[in-house]
Amino acid sequence: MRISDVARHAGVSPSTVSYVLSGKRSISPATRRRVLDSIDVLGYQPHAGARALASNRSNVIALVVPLRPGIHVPVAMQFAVSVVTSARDREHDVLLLTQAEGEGGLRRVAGTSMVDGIIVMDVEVDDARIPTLRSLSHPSVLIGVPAETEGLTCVDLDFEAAGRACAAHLAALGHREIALIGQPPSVYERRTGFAERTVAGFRAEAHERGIGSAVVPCDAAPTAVAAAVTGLLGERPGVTGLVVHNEPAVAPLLDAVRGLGREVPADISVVAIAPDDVATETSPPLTSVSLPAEEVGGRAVSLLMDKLDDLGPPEVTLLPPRLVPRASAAARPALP
Amino acid sequence: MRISDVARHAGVSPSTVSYVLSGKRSISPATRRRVLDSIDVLGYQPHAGARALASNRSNVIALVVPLRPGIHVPVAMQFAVSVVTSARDREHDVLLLTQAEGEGGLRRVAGTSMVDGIIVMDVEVDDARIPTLRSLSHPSVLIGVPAETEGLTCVDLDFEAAGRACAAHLAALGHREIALIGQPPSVYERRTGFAERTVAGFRAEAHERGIGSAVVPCDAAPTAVAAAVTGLLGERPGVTGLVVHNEPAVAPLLDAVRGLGREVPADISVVAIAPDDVATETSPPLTSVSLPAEEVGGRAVSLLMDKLDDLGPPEVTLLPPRLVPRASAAARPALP
DNA sequence: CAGCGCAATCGAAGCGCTTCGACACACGCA
DNA sequence: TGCGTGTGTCGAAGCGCTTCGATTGCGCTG
Repeated sequence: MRISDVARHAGVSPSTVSYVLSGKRSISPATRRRVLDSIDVLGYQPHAGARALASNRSNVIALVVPLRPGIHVPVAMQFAVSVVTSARDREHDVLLLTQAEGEGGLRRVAGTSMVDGIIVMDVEVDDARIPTLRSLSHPSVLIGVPAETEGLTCVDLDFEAAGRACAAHLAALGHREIALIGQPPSVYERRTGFAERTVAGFRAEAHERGIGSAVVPCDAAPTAVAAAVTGLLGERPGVTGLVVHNEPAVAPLLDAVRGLGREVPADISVVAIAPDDVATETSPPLTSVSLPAEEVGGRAVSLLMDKLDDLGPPEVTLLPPRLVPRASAAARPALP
Repeated sequence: MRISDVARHAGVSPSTVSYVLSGKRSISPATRRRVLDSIDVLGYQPHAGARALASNRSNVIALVVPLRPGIHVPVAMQFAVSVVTSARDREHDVLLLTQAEGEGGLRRVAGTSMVDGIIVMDVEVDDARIPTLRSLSHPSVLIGVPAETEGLTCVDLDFEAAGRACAAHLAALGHREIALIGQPPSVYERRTGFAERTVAGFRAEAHERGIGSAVVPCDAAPTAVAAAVTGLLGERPGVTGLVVHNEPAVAPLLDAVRGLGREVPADISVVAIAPDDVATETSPPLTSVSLPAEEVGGRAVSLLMDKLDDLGPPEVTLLPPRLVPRASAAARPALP
């Protein structure tokens, strides 16, 4: 089943069929109809390789999903799924690369013209893949923001603003000493952009408002969370507000606080930075800044498509955080 | 940078370069060396589309990852990553399809010759995608086993044997009444193969050994787990052994048991069906049947490659379960 | 009413690779 | 010496599509 079969069936030339499909030249309505009908009747599907060869476009983008230690897989997959969905909306497919292949994988899929562009997730402040991406002639978009963004295209939630928003919310409720329960240590050690920026925003806002702040990295295991919370509240008994930026730690954290005989939010207020589903399925539902994975993934795809269309998109797109008050943060309790 | 550039540089014809690369005809060592050197010097990378067009092979396989309600995303990703890794070992890339595209997506990637074969995860007993897969001329492999396997190629852990092994282990320890804490109800409702087979094996083994058994589907939320455990042990006070086949429920389950004043394994023995990392990071480490995602994914890829090479692989490959005793299952306590 | 511009279509030339048959040459054997 | 047999290499013909220029026929305009 080739394009020439369709052409014969519709009584036109192959090029006409091609133009009907691509819309790159005007075709009379009558001809278009006949061609589309023939395509339908014959069940024609163009050969992807032939198309890629002739047009120099594969209609495939690469997505690098780094399943590194410390990352929360379900959230990473929310990003990935939204990239796939958005790509499909724009007639593109997604080739899955793992971090295991490293920079060589990027060079390979670009060099063989297997993909038209690349989306990279989980960007570190000084990411090893960036020089490679710069050296490629293929466009790319980073989900996450590195230290040096010149000439790159990045998109992410504005984690600094998110950290600020959480601190500000607690400050406005009257809390005078707050703490951030953060990502696992390994995430900071490899200097993942989003984690650092959250911490920076949180600290800066607390400082500007003249309230005390602490940051505690935290592994996901419930025992580790309990230890972190116990240690924190032991050392700093004045802490009445917690920000948690660590999805799997959310539930253990609530347990740990209660285990210490404190109520949420009566004694301790909690604000999360997490996807809405994580924040709403706890009891009480958490006041949170939502992590709009859907939107970030979609935006990454549109930015990449813009670059494919030779538009020059902005270097850094930061989505503003939205803090949704729910039931886990309240006014600071009166001093005992 | 084309194959003819390499040919010129090495002083041979393009076809010779092609044969060096594919190994499909014998080439003298001297010529091979020169060609490989030229490739190296020039940094030649063949154009994937051209290759696919000429050879009728894209060297890409499709992977359908269905992120449906109730599934445990980290485990699903273990499968996906092992598929990608194994595919790369065999010079193939992986195109990521989500369930959202449905059967149309399968027809599309096969019909456009975008992929050479398809791997489908999370197969249901009566899976809607199977008729489509049968109608395709492309080979496919299912991870999971449907009701009717004729003409298909399936691979999975032998969940029935796994269910049996858990029941047998507890029976051998003297337990007379045991229960399976299962997957979320939605997983059974859509009749996912692995969940049903585990239940069947568990029940059959218990029955054959003349001991009591119960099965409790269970959502992942800690409160749901606690409710399920409390309800179960309340209604059936004789239960002393639990099998848990639900990764996110593992930790909450241990908490719930302890919350009822029972010790693991002194009062209640627990056996998990879960990946090793889930089973070992609890306290105490769990006696478990491991879920060999790595091996299943790798096997799925080799089976697919066999089909691409026109070998006729077996219809159903079930990997035998391995039960590893750790610290969570012990002899049934003496009656009070 | 000649000439122009535009819309619609066609034909042919690639895109960069694989593969088939042909060929040249060396070797061993009769 | 002549012939078969292999081995290593080449040339050319596609694979199925896109795209560029050319061509046709039309309605208008000056």
